[in-house]
Amino acid sequence: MVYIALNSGSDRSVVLSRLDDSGVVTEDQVLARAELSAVVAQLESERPRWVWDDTSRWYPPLLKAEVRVERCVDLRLCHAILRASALTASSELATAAAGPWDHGAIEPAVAADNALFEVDVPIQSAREDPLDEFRMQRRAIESSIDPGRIGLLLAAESAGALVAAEIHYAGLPWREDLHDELLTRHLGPRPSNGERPRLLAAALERVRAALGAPELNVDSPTELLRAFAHAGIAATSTRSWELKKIDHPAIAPVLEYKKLSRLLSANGWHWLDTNVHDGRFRPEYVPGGVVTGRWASTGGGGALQLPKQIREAVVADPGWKLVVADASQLEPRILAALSGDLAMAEAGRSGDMYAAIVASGAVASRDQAKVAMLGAMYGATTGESARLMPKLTRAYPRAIALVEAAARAGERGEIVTTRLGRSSPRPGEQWRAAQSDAYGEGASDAERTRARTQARGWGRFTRNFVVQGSAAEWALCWMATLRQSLRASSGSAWLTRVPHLVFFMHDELVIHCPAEAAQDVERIARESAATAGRLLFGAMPVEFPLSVAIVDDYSQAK
DNA sequence: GACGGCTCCAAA
DNA sequence: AACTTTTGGAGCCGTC
Repeated sequence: MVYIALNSGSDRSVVLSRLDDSGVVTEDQVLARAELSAVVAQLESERPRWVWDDTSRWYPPLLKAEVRVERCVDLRLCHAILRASALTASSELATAAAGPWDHGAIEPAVAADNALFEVDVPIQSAREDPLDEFRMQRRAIESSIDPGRIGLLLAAESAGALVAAEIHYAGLPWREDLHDELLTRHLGPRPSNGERPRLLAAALERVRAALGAPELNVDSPTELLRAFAHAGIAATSTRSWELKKIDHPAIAPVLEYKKLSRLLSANGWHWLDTNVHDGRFRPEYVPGGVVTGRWASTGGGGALQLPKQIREAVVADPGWKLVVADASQLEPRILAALSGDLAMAEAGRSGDMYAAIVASGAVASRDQAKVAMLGAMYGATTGESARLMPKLTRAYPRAIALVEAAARAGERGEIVTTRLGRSSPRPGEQWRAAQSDAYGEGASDAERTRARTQARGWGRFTRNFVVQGSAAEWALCWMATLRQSLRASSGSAWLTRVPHLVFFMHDELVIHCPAEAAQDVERIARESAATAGRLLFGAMPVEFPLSVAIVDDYSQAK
């Protein structure tokens, strides 16, 4: 493997260092900043792994210069994993005191787009000594209990960072005119003066009339509850799902107002102005932004909460298609594979796992199967979900034992670890103090109860961590494989002229591609899902079927 | 006027 | 229909 590290030199230079497998420098080269993209493009033919402190600092300027890289080591992301992983717990990297690569020193992902206008690459390194850090990471991996697993995780995490930057660069095709039409249809025409749109104002007046409260501010939960009480409506909260249970003529207008108000404030004209430019919405993903390893999103776009309601504005360019691929029932399949529960794996070989669980006789209906599985993975304590747990435990003892063990570990304050080696954080100091206080002599019943509640809460977190985190690893492997496969099949044309990823949402990917390539892309997506399953679980007989839709607009997919 | 906590809702 | 997990953002409201 060829490694080439990039580091910001003094002033306006970049130091490029060739490294061997253990991080020993075999050759140094100092470049002017302006030369970097051309040199990277040329060296890319050697298929190196580019080693840099932070993909979100280095890669956007390269993409702007139309230079892609195949693979990298994102030292910041890898550090976070290695620091916490049970697989590298005894390494120097994990046992050293917190340094500049740990939390405190993390600066926000650079506002690369703004920086781009002035500079081609980062002027200052985020941290000292990327080469020292790289060597320390190599030692941690080599001395790991399972170098293959952790190595795969680090490669997938780094590939994910490349994907996130490429999606941001390419953007999701977005028809501003259709979005405006949709808003006008639901809310009325865009007001020019910051007034409430006409249909929203009308909904507000219907609420006020129905409750006999002409001055009511419906956006204030306190005021709304008071108005409900006046009108003889027994509501304890203003949540939509609570209100839906109440039969009263004022409820429908309230729900209507809330729906419209949400559309306006979350994805209205202001969102459109801020987040869509030149026909593209550019999601700002934060790889590794969630403790479990899922991505987070930031910047106001809300990429990972994109409502179904507005997806009709996501339209492929003329002559192009969107290939929408969704890993159906991902988390229960992950649980089956993780636990090696052969009975559950058998159900997981079916296209509809919940139906297969019913067919096996474990529960009576598909709804029950779904709610019971969710309960197992989240740690349900009440309701139908909790009542179904004994049935599920009888049918799938090994799978349930895995999540129960994860929950018990969390309750004891221990860490749990995903399939590829991402470990959960330890509970905070307050949690530990509450636990030990509860066992002390003078502990009150209230303290003991509180400690127990907190312990169960942390147990639900660790229970879910192993499943959600392993599912996130599957998604990373899927995405990385898909990206490589698309690259391999589409020659040397630039990213946005060939099939490319434009959106990701936990277990769903959207690829924008010329219409004639759509069938090939679908095949590649399915093959990549199968590859991801093998990467994580080897020969374990669980399948990860995709539902794939080839569509002109996103709302047509499911 | 800034800030933090709270409520509510969007996604998986 | 939710319960039970992880998130980000808008708006409200009390405090400084």
